[in-house]
Amino acid sequence: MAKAQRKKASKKGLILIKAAAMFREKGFAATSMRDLAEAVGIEAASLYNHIRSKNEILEAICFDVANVYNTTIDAIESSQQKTIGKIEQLLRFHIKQMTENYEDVYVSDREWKHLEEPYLSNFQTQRRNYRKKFAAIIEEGITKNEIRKIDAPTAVLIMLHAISGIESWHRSKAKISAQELEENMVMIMIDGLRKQP
Amino acid sequence: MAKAQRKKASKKGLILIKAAAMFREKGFAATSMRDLAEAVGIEAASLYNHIRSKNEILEAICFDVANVYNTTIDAIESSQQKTIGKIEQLLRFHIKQMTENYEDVYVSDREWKHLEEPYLSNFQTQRRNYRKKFAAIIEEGITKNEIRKIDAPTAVLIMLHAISGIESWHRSKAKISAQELEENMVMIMIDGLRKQP
DNA sequence: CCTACCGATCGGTAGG
DNA sequence: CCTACCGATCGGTAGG
Repeated sequence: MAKAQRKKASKKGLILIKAAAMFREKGFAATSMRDLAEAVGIEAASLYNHIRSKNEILEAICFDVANVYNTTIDAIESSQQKTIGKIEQLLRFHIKQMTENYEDVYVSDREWKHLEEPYLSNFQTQRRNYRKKFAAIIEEGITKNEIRKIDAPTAVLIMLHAISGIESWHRSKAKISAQELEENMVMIMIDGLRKQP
Repeated sequence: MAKAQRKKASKKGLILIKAAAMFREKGFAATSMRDLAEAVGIEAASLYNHIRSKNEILEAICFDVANVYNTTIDAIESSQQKTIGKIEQLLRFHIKQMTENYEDVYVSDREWKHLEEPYLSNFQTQRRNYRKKFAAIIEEGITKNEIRKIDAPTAVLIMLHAISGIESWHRSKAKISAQELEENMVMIMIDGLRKQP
């Protein structure tokens, strides 16, 4: 059973799905519990039979995404392949997440500031660690002479944010397919814009 | 006189500067007029002697940035140089904006959703047109055989979002200088990660 | 899961 | 630029 289906199976799951869609569209702070309740089809007070607070919803969304990220990078990190292959795999993973798990990833990426302590610190630490692991893979590639001598943390920022740009593709009724999008992105990031002579 | 100084000269300018900083930090919806008033050093009610509404502040920030973008791309578009040079110039312009005019650019990029009509539609149109002009430059480069055969709109999204990633560099007490950052970004975007044999 | 309701806070105005 | 205040809306609870 796919994740979205598993979620929909319970009322709490439905609340999380609707919340992610609304947080993405209007932002966490601008989404009211009454808006959310209406989308779910119950009264605002009834939401609290399924969730403890508005912030708990955001926590569920953000940490779900963080867990998938961490699991994936650990698997790729320890896999036996060339560094450039690891990076390509990581890029393709992020692109897939963005096209298939759009609402959750977007919210986790843009609305995590509204988390409260201790969740805020926890999330920021996980984020920082993820980027460090990613940068370490790039450093490995530079050492092995597969990758240009660049500043690895900068390269990580570029790649992660470049992929988050798919947001606009997602909204714009795609003139190209998800597959074409993925191939274009990987090519641009790995080989650059300039045509080799 | 630099722009920030010109702004600070008037009370309204000071309000705009403080507002941009707070909208960036907490988001537009989560920033209250009382928070803002405190940062400016007056009572909340007194803000309204300088501005008409909370939304007017956001409009000022977003359209200021949009105007700078439009002026710049028109100048670059009509300049006499190779296409790859135009793109590099555009990249460097965006990177400079992000390092020198951080708060305004960030807010314009992430909080414009909270604009109200007719400003919302106006802003979205300007944004779309900007991207079209950028994509046209890339198409020109493909035709002239300077740039790889890629989907131009996708390349635009990648580049603009990659640059917005500087946000994290900005926050992280930069281990590398602004100049190094710029050179790294331009190199990665133009020539890619992979080292040529 | 609903009705009824709480205290807090919001953007903004009146009047000086 | 301030004091005083408005109606609306917020997240959340009590009690059934």
